[in-house]
Amino acid sequence: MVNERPIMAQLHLSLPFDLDFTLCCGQTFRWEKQDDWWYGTVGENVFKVRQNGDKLEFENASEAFVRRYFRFSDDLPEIFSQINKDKHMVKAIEQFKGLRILRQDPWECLISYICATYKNIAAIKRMLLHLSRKFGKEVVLDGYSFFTFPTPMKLAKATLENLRECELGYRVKYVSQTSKRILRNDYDLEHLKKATYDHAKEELLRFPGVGPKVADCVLLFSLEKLDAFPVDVWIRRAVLRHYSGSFPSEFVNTISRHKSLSEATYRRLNLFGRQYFGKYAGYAQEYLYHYERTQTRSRS
DNA sequence: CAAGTGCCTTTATC
DNA sequence: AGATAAAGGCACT
Repeated sequence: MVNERPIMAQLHLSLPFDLDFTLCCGQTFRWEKQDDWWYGTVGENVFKVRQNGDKLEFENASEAFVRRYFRFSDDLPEIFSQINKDKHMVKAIEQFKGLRILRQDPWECLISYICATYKNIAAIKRMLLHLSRKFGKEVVLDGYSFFTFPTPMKLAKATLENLRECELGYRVKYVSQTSKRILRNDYDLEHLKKATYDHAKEELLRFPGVGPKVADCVLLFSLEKLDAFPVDVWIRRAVLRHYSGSFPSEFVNTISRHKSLSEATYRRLNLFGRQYFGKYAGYAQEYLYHYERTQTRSRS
């Protein structure tokens, strides 16, 4: 790994892909744009990408890695044809066509979404940047410094005080306990890729700080469960605005009345998404999420 | 400009 | 079961 020259290459995109949508849609938190390149650390490596129409240029990563990370084997047109069940989804797809779900590292994804509870995206990014700077390893590309995501060992050994300095707040104990559990049992999150959705979700729910929403995000973004359908405040809003007809009015009233979702309510909305949109419900969720956020923003 | 609200929720407690 | 409160701290209004 000494003085190895970065590999510069490009690949031709035959299916829809939009790099900016994909990296800015809130599924991942540690990509940075410098000049017109996106820089990201994945695993031990930092690499950069930029899109030029139907060309994707990248440096310091193999083509196989890039294809895998951006899930280029996902047949987006086929996925669209499965999830465009109504005019809302048609609009969402029209607007954000090319947004892809990434294949993230399960460990980083787990900790990231434990941190993400009850925070906005900007704050989540800051927390994870702090964590990486403090507990990760520095890697340099083009003179810019980046940091790998901390290992379970690093976070398990960190004091609560050190973690607190990363603006984690009450999440400190969840991150610490989850890291310790992973380390102690030498727990391999990867094996959940082979498990069923239900089994993998059950397993994830046993980690401190992981509820149904966090579990669904980890399943969708890192464990190959494209049928996972995370329900957050935006999805709840989207359901209220566009899909309230699919539920009894008393249920709709209950959702609007309460600020947060009960477990039963979560289950119901989650089930709706998975049944209504089918095996690519996760893609539907991402498009809906992004659509709802931009709709609401431009309205105010 | 202060104070209130909201944030890709989970957990503890009643 | 089902409701409710508490838990950082920052940005936005």
